[in-house]
Amino acid sequence: MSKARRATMTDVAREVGVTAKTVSRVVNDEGPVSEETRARVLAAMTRLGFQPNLMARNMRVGARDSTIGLVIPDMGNPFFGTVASAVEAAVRPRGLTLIVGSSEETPERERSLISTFLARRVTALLVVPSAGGDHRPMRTERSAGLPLVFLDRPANGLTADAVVSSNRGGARAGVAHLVAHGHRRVAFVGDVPALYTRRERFQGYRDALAEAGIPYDRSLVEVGHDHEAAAAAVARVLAGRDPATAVFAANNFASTGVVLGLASLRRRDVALVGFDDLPLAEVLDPPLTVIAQDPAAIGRAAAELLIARLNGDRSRAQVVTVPTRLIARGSGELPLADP
Amino acid sequence: MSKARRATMTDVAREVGVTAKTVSRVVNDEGPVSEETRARVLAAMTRLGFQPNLMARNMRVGARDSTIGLVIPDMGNPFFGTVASAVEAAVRPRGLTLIVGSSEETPERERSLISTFLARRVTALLVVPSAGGDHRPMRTERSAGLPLVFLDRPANGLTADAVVSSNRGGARAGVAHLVAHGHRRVAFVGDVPALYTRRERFQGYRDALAEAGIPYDRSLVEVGHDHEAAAAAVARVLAGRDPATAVFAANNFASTGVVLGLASLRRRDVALVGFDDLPLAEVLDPPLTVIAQDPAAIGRAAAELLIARLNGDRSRAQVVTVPTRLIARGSGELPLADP
DNA sequence: TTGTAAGCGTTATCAT
DNA sequence: ATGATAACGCTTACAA
Repeated sequence: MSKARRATMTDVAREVGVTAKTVSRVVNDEGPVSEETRARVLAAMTRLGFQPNLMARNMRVGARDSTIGLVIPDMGNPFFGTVASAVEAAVRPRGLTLIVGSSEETPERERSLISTFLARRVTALLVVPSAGGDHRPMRTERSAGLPLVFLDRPANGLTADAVVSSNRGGARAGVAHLVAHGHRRVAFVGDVPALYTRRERFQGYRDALAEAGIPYDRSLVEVGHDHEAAAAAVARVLAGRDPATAVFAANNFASTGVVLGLASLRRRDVALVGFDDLPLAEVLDPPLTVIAQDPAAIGRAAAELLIARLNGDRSRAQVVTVPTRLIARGSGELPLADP
Repeated sequence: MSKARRATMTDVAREVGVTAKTVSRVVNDEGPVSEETRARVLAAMTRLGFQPNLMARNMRVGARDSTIGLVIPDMGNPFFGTVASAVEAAVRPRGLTLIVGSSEETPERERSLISTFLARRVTALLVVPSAGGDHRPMRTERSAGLPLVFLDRPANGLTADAVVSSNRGGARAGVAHLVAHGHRRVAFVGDVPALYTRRERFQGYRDALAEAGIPYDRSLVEVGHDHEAAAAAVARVLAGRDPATAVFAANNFASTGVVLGLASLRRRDVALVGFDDLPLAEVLDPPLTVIAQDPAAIGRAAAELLIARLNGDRSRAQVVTVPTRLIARGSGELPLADP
């Protein structure tokens, strides 16, 4: 069973006894076509299972096709999923289709995906840059007029539109909240230092400590990029002879991991503030206090920026910061236990 | 600032003083090119910011391009995110790029996405069918040799490869588990009845009741498609004069909603088994007993099926069922309280 | 109402 | 080692 060649316009035309151009007219509802030919063409189209080849069309028309590409680091993280959904919802009414690829947080995969999208001549490109990537090569695209928006993290080595959370301010507020409840030994569990969001949130952590006159202690800073690592990290910061009494978890995976870690240590006395909200936050014991991000707002803002660019906005690149919000639920208000 | 036209091979060729074909040779590392020309071409390419136009290439070569399309109903649901990640990981080593679009669980969006992918001549298509969709039109694609695999739910009106969870058996095991702990008033909180997975899991629920000789009671069956709805649903089944003493939640959103609902009712005595695992299941109070699915295995199985088809496997369509696993953590083992 | 010719950016084929 | 020409499937511009 040889792989059947896909029917083309010419095939349909031959079948009906007309020219490709006539079929084209029917397909695009353009120009005058007699009712009879139209009917016969349509019949032949279904008979042959004809699907217009969009690549050929776009090439001829010169138009970029109506898809916009989005590169995210991880499909399994609901944060990025929600961002993607919001972008989708915002661009769809404009007749644009969102297609998403995952870079798995590696610069190499990211480059390759961006190439794929560019080579397919997407209408616009949205990128959540992975740590260590270099976006200078995309300068060309930008000056060629390709709308380009960076999400959650700004571009590296390139001035371009970006939408980010209020990472530093949010983290500072979260840590200050813990300090306000008497804690002076506050651990930081976050991503690898190479990550923009982790750097910003870490700065916020240090801001809050500095404001409170609390000396910075390196041994309270841990990397917890997934649940297991974060659970192990929290065990370490609670183990020393001058242990942490509170923890700031710098992202949703870290929060989950810390919660799991505290539970397995049967520690209910450790205060915790997490960055990014969790669906089950309020039923945890104690309920989880968080610095909530607004992933949907991030997606919407990025889509707006992008659409403005598509509509010819040539103003200079701007960085939109989406505010975060402290939601006190219990875990962040645990007081410092008297020793 | 007029939109700069993107550089083409001919542009590069002219710049260097050679033919497009020579540039093509350099780009594709194909055929003999003198070291000197190669260098000059490469230089011109970067200078002009040349990016080969994949659409043109694919058109000429006639090959489908090396992307595979995946349609999922919801980007924000980690279940589908994990499935997508697994597919990505499995196809990448084959040099294939996964692009994902979201149908938002509507047949119309699904059709439109599939068209987009087909018109772009993806190498293969993976679809999580949304409720109410009709896949008969895709018969043509299938017989044209386009690898086509359905995920999580089988196609409607079309015999095609599919990978699904052991929905009915898993649900039956979960409900039987509750029954084994003395419960005879077991509520079912799930998706809308139109959904395949909900129908299957509902059948499993009824199987378990029938085996135990427990009469089916319609008033214990509720729809909870999101957290709020599920929380409201659980309140209803606990309210009547012959209330439920146990709940089976038929998906991860329903589980979360039921947990939230029980918490706000301050009910810790209601037994609960959820379909699909949650990251925080074990720290809930009581820890959540689940019928765990294996989304990664589903993604991998789909990718394997797809790759086999790409390699010319023309055997008849098969449906792969991925087993589920009961994980007892506490909530499902709460005994029936003596009245 | 329909057709013809040319061309979008590539590459296959056959020359040179 | 390089080039000329045609072709992929479609649409534009102009004829018939």
